[in-house]
Amino acid sequence: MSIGHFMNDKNSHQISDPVNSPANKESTEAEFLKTYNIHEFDIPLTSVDMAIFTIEHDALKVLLVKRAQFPAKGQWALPGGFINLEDDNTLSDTASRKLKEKTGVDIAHLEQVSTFGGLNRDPRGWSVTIAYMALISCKNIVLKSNETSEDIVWVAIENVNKNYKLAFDHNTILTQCYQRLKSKVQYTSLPINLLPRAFTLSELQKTFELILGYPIEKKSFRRRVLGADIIAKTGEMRVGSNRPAKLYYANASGKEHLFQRNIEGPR
Amino acid sequence: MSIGHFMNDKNSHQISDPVNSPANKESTEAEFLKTYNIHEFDIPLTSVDMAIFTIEHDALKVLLVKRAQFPAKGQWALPGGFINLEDDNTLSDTASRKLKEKTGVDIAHLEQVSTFGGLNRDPRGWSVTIAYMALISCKNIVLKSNETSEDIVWVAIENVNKNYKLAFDHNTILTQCYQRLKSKVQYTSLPINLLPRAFTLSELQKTFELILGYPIEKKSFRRRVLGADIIAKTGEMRVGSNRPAKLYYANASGKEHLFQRNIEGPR
DNA sequence: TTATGTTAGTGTCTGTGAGGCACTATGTCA
DNA sequence: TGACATAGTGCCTCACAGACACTAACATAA
Repeated sequence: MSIGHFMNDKNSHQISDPVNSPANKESTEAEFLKTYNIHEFDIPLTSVDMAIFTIEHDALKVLLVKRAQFPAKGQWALPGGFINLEDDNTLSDTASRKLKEKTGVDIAHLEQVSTFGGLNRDPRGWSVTIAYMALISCKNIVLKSNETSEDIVWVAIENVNKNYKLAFDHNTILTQCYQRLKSKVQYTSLPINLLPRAFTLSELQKTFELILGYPIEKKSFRRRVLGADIIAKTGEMRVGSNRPAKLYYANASGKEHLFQRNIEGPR
Repeated sequence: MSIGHFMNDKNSHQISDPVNSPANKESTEAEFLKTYNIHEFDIPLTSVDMAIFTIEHDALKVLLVKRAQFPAKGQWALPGGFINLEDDNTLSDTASRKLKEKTGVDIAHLEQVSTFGGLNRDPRGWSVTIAYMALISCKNIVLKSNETSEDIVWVAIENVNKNYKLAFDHNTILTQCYQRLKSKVQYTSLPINLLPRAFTLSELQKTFELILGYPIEKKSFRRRVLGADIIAKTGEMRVGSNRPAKLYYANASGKEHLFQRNIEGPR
């Protein structure tokens, strides 16, 4: 951790001795770049992992895959993979590509949560993974296994720890994504993205309650949502064995509206 | 972006043909790891950059360095650098090492903000940078140039765009860090970390106002801060040319207390 | 046809903490 | 000793949260 140490050849990505270095002729950026070779340096392995959430059968679920390849072959993990340096222009390209590969979904709420890096999180060595969280409706979704995953399933969030031991530090990653989701329920309209296009207010409230972990007062919830100009009536009704309910859809601002105050919960 | 494409040798980090591959004997993870060589793969260059904020002379300032080496030699940028795979155990180790190198500070509020990655953000090719934000008191700080920076200065946030053209995508990074700070002022006690250990309530309010960009009502502010069990009296007073003010210090929870409601601003 | 149950949706109360503003308190300095 | 400046308080309104009893509209069973 000394200041001198960080200038060794393998880490500085710079010429440490401007006089004796064979590359001391580099006086322009173009020349510097000509002799620069990334493969000469010790850099971490960098990947993208994601927690894809949905609501199914009145439960918050996350997508898990069973790894078909080394390392951690046969273990359950969050879907993810490496950046394709040719096809991906940004990190979110990588994330949405992964999402599409597993679920076929290409429009969804996709949010970068946090980046994890360290020496011991992957047996291949120092590695970095950028964690994303996706919220999708599971309606009409077909999960796709491929070369990298021999199995793929929706798992209720409270069953993950009980029945699935996740590879690498994916439990930590999932926990942080879940935390982000839980904290955002309190002050945004984000969970709307977990539902299909048309939904009733009761369904929306149920979704909020599932994530929050406690019941919300119906009147407060409706006042809050209806007063925010984030949803509009489709004009249709959901008919069941009771009084039919108005159907709504989220308008543009509804995808992530910020409320001025938090949901406070029961007194 | 096709599914097939991502399995090419250089990006999958896996053996694409389990039959004909020279490594098809890999039946255990240990064997897989023995033949795994990170330098064979196309992976992005990965670094850490940071926006170090402080309050000086009634202004919010950020630390900028003038780059002494290629690429972007001679240009202003956020301090940052590469992960030292030997000495850094996690990403935040890298961040705190950088903070210490430049400012000598080793305890501060340090927070990961966002990760930026793409093909075009660095002339060396596909690169990823993990952006951190640090909040420190500039009291008794000595800025240190070194091999990588020929100059290092505090710049008032509103002067950055006016007088400094930042290298790479550092303007975007700085903007996001600043946004994060601005949004956190509304519902946390975070700005407390920008002040020295002892401060008056007026100084704290001034700090909040500088970041928010508008004045806060004195009574509201004091009620909010005093009601939250986040600060305590030192017992000393700040004497000036007026009525002396009580000095306070932040207790543990004061470093990042979450308020239930946002500061709302003038009506 | 009517009673009952269930879910949809409303009226209206209290409570909390925000903003506003006039007030008092306590120091320095001319 | 009085003007001033900044510290700190008392008390008002307002917005929006929670609570809860109420009404509305359907299916179904008696």
